[in-house]
Amino acid sequence: MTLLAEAARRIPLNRDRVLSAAVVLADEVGIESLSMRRLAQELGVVPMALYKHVANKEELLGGMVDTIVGEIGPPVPDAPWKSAVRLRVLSARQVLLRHPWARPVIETRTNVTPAVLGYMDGFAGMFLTGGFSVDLTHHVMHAMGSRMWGFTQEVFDDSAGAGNQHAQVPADARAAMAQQMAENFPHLFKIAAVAAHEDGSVVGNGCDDQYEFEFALDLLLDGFERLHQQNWTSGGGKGK
Amino acid sequence: MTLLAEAARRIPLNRDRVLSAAVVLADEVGIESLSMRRLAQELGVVPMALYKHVANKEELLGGMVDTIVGEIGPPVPDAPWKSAVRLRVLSARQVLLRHPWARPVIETRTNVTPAVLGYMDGFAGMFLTGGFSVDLTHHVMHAMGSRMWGFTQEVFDDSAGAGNQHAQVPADARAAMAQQMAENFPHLFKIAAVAAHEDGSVVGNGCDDQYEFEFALDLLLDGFERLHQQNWTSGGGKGK
DNA sequence: ACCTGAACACCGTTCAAGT
DNA sequence: ACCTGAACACCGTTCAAGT
Repeated sequence: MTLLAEAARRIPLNRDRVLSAAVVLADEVGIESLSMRRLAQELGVVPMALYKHVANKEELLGGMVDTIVGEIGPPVPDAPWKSAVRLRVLSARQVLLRHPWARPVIETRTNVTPAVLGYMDGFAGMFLTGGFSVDLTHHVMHAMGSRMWGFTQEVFDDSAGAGNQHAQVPADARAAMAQQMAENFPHLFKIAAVAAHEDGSVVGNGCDDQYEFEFALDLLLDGFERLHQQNWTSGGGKGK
Repeated sequence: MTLLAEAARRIPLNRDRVLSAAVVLADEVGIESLSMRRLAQELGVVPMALYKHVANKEELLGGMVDTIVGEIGPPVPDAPWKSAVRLRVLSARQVLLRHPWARPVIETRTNVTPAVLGYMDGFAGMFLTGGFSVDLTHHVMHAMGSRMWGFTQEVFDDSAGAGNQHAQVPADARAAMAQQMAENFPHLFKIAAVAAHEDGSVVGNGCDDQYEFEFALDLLLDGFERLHQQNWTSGGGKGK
């Protein structure tokens, strides 16, 4: 690591090198461990050197998002709006899955960069060229929300949750937990039980994230399609 | 403030007092300024005293979420599932609007507490008692995502965005910005223009957050209803 | 003019010394 | 046994002193 840092030291720092190093570091150690100081160390540079290429940490995070937005492929041309949107969302999802830190960062971003605006503009463009009214496109963009980036706000968070502990927890304790669950949260228990059964395994959460994502995505897209065909307008309920 | 802290000093600290003080503090100064040290100071107590009632900051945040989950009213009894869900979401939304810090905290929470599980269980219960299959309820819960808590993941983030700056930016600079926007992000520009027109004002972002939220919510609920009436099942695409 | 070490004003949390 | 001051190992960022 010090050798690599030493070698990297020779070629001069620039914004791109800072940003891609930050992306790699966040991929490796997680966003909570990404600090200016640690990033500088990884680049074989004094912390203050970073501030020549990035105003502060906020701007660093914004630049990191820009970097991975660049990884999302361009929209497929000449496709009907529905499949165009679907493909673009799913390709964004692939990128976001490669960079798990991006979800919380995008969610908390406050200054939208041109690259992000460009992605959103292209997104709106797919609906507009698909014949959607500007009005409907507006609301549809809001309804997409974070799903535009290929992620859902998971409230269960199966990844870090009970699933991982299962391996270590002894069987009898697990049974006790299950009974507690059944007593206190009967509805969730039912759902979990059926999901686990469908999954064919006893351990694990029984949720196929990709399936859940596409379920919700298609539900929305079908809804959009229906409104579009009905020439829906926002009517008088809105504004003053 | 010191007087108040002095007075509060007498009555002994307990978990509830710590948690509600944290909620009030986060409401006032924002979540990014909520530190263990500052919270202790506000309570007229040495920082280490907090650790008697809360294991660490993570647990503090979890407890804060529990506190405001308690502010969400109980589900209305004997209502059809659709309006029951709708009302509960909108009442959760009112609570979350009072505590803006809660959104990012809920989003990044990793250990789900019993109170949160209880809320989710009640939520699932509305669909199940409404006649939904366990299978459909499962996927519907995922599709709800953070909308269960009454918030959407906004990607625009109008609140802190360009809207607030408008007041200070001179008219000619604003016109230049608008032209830049029209050139670089034509689709977004169209949407913003129509929204501003509907809003009846030139400044402002022209987005009625409540309208946007309900638009997406109703789109989902209508989709759920349709699937339910069709006796939808997840079929063979899922699991192995 | 550029670079950078030391310093500032914070964090969350541990731990040993006090009562 | 309980409480707490000092300390530890960090932060992001400012700023003045060095080249």
